[in-house]
Amino acid sequence: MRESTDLKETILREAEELFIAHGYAGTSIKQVAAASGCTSAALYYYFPEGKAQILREVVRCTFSEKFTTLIRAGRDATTLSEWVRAFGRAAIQAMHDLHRRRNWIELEMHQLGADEQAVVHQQVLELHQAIATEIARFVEDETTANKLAWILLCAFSGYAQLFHSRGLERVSEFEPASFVETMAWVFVKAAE
Amino acid sequence: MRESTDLKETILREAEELFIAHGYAGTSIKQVAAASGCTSAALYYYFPEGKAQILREVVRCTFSEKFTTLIRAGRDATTLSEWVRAFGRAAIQAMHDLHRRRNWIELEMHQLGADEQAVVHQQVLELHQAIATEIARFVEDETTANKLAWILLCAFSGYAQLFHSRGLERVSEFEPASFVETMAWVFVKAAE
DNA sequence: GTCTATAAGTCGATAGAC
DNA sequence: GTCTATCGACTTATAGAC
Repeated sequence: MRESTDLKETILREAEELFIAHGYAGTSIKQVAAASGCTSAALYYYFPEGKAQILREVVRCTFSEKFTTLIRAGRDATTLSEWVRAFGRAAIQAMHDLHRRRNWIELEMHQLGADEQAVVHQQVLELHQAIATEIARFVEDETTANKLAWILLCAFSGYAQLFHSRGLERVSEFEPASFVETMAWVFVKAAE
Repeated sequence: MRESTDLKETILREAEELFIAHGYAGTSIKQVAAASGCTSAALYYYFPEGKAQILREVVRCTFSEKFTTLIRAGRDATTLSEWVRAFGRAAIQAMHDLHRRRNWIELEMHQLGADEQAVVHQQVLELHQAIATEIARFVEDETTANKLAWILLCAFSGYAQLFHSRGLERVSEFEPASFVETMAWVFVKAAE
């Protein structure tokens, strides 16, 4: 494999897949190398600090994505309920992959330095702020918008966690569409 | 350490702590043995099938706890909002430890057999059913109670995930009490 | 830049003494 | 029941050839 082009990116991509599937400790350098089509020695050319450096860079890549654009799904909504429905549909679609890529990081977070933890926190706070800004036009004051934004974020995170990560979707009848509709129904009342 | 009394239980307790802290793959048999005050060889006396058997028994122990009693916190409530508030306060208190003990299992679930996965799913479904039964007296029909119970469960799971697991409580101003109050406020409207 | 080969250490697990 | 001692496989990481 003397192509040299972008082996580094291949390594990061394959490492992420393996970390998602088996966790950080459960993934060996050789597995990453094999999946990337090189040897473990080649890997040390791009990541001189070894496995820990790969972890750090994977975390940075995962969170550098601008998923905040998701928020704009409800831009044409005229009521809070409509906004929740539009956001919910977009979020449910995107969340399976998003949550899959983010979930393992929680468990590995204590292995990360303060810098990487801050990156993760910052992303969540940005997402919350974006939601709060969007729904501010439907409620009476900013404080309420902030609180409702947290409720929305918690509920959608919780749904993704229970139904996607824990695989509950295979044993329960509560569909994504039903979840979104119920959320919209609850928020139609809250906005009155 | 020739006490013999309940080394097996000590091993399970220490193994759970280590699994929570470092994951299954990140914990070695020797670490478990050292934490339990014995050698790895002694460990095989109690768990002839080795590390995998310890994982299985830890999962069973974690989920055998009857946390469903939590649900009864709102037994004296006269409105849905009151019930949510009472449940919320009890849940927030219990959830930090509960979530800590359960979260790592999600990531290790694919390492478990179908039996252990079913145990986890069953526990979540039971909790949902218990909530739905409790709040049925505040809403018009059973279907609505079921849906609202899922919303409640998702929201509280999501809060625990974001604020406890991800350590967001250290960087955000959204207090548990504030979360519970907002939930109660949202549900006061939904029940009208 | 990427390889082969290997050092140095840890892993899960077992045998046999007491 | 619990120990010491050890096995073979696998780990991270490095040295040096090409």
